Amino acid sequence: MLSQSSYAALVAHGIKPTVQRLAVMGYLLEHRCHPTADEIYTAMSRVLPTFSKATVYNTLSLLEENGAVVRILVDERRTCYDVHTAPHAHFYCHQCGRLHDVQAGDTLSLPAVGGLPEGSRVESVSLTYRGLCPECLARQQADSHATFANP
Amino acid sequence: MLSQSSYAALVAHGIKPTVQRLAVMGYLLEHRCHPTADEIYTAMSRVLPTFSKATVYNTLSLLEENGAVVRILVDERRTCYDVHTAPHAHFYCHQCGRLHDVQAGDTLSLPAVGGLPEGSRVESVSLTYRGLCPECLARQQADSHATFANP
DNA sequence: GCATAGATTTATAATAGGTCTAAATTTTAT
DNA sequence: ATAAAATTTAGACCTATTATAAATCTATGC
Repeated sequence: MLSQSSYAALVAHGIKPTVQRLAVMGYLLEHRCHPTADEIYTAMSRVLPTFSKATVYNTLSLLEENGAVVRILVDERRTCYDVHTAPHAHFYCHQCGRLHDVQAGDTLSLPAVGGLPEGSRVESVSLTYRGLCPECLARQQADSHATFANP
Repeated sequence: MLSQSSYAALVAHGIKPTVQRLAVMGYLLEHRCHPTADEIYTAMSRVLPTFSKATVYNTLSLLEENGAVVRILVDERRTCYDVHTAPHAHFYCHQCGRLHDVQAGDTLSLPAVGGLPEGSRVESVSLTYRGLCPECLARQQADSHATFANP
């Protein structure tokens, strides 16, 4: 059933389905919390130890070129991937590094604001919020109290 | 006069001005087209060959932590820096890699749209457009014509 | 069914951007 | 002038990603 939808996703984007591509797509469909190439590679290695890192990168590039996946450059430490390709924003916690989806209303479908280079072709828009997530914010406040208490 | 404003910029952000920091800040003030750490390092090496890569990275981190500079993660190949810290958007051409400033109107000062994690603290917002700049768009169209003419 | 060409995957080497460390130098305070 | 603290330096190191070339798989014509 899952492999079925991986299959559908690949075919829908004109990508020839191979075992490896189905596995990568399947992983992305099951793990929608923006995995990295390395997370995918590690997970796949457990299942089929002959999977190669190069294949993961090749496949992710292929998926991205064909619009089956979106690349997210938010965290300087990581490049993340998302099968959720409809326009949406992200909230990035620079403490724990987690990346949350955010509904962006129509902000992202706004016709490009003035100031874009004259005659350019806009292909995508990304909107990212950065800050501290509730958990890290709470932890930080707790820590600063503790520091006051035990200097 | 330029070193004067580098000086002012550092002091304004509570950063102790050293020769190296003044040089990095000076470079950023003169080159507002989003240089990378490596570009800064190369340029500085020419002037003072004992400048170290580590110093460039240390200095850029320091400047960023103190809000004197903004880090831009748009191009998977590069991390760029910008002294233009007031909220503004960017247009990134994925062909030539150039990064243009874009006036974003009040989009960026919008109170965060619904859907942000409850109780989180937003510290910054970034809005990026991707696509082809006028030059690359024209070149691409010219190329495809050429291909048609001489297969 | 088999040979062959083309596509895909694999393993590994190479590259590049960035970080870490420890020593050297400079600055600051006394 | 001296000692402590901060900063810079050089270079080793790390990690993510890309490149390369061989091996394997797939599809197709015979």
